[in-house]
Amino acid sequence: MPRPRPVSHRQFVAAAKALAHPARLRILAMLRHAELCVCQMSTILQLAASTVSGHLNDLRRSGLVLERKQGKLVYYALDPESPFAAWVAQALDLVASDSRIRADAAVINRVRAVPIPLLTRGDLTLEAIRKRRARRPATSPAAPA
Amino acid sequence: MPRPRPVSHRQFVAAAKALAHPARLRILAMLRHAELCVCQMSTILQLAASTVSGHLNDLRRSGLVLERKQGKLVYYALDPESPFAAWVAQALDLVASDSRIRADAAVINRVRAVPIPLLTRGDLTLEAIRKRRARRPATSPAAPA
DNA sequence: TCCTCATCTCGGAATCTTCCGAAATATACG
DNA sequence: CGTATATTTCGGAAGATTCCGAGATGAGGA
Repeated sequence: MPRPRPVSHRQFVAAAKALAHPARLRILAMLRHAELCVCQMSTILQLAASTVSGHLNDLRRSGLVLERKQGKLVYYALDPESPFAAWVAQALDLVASDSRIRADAAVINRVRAVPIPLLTRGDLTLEAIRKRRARRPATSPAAPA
Repeated sequence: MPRPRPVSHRQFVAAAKALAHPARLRILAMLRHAELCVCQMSTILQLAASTVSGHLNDLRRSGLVLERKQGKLVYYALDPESPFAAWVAQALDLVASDSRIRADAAVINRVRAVPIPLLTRGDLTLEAIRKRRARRPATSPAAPA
């Protein structure tokens, strides 16, 4: 177990601010399960892509996540080298049983199975999902045949 | 070592917000060394008592500190039973080597040696201290004879 | 090249935070 | 009881945060 590097109290305050918002906390909790791109998180959080992008910028600037560009997509992941990695992990353990956090985790694999173009077409707003479910009792949101 | 209790993500965000401010972080770091009253922290932080009282209210409502009234004074201490206690301790370890945090720790015992009435009379602003030091080369700020 | 699409940046509105001083509260002490 | 003092609460000003949509950017694909 690597001893955590010391940080300035300014750096620390920035990191704590990053954790101190429901959307950013949910993002970090999701990234524990899988690397995700902006549009996937935007779908799960039900927030505009520009909003999610802003949150991810905060998380990156405070040293909590890393980005990896792949074609048009930008994938984000927890930074295991961050001086805050162990502290963030402990935080995520504390909230792991929260219902919202668990619900997000349960949805991640389903969303990852959806082709990206479908995610950004408003097909996955809550209303759209409910409508489809009313018509087709199929469980999987992927593979629209 | 007691297993930390799970908390809701709302409770957690409140606790993270509490850590996410320089003054509140410094307060928590000071309380690791000693129980302190509002006017002592107000002196060290160089902030109005009403401001410090507000920060302490935040810390108390998010479950990080306890208060103990003793006469006119209200002493605050870290809550060792808080579900966040271990997480906060880890945070304070991360910033323990920060210069501001160390400077605060170095001043605590001196301030505790000063009688309370002297603290709230503006005798301990930075300028007042420098003036006294120029006149009297004595090291102790207490016992004004 | 031209178009599409995922992401980012910018501008602005609504809300929240932070700080102080003044007034209110609470506890001692004469 | 009246005064003194430590703390809290209130009001308001200054600044920060959060969110979205419109437009800019950049990587592919037709």
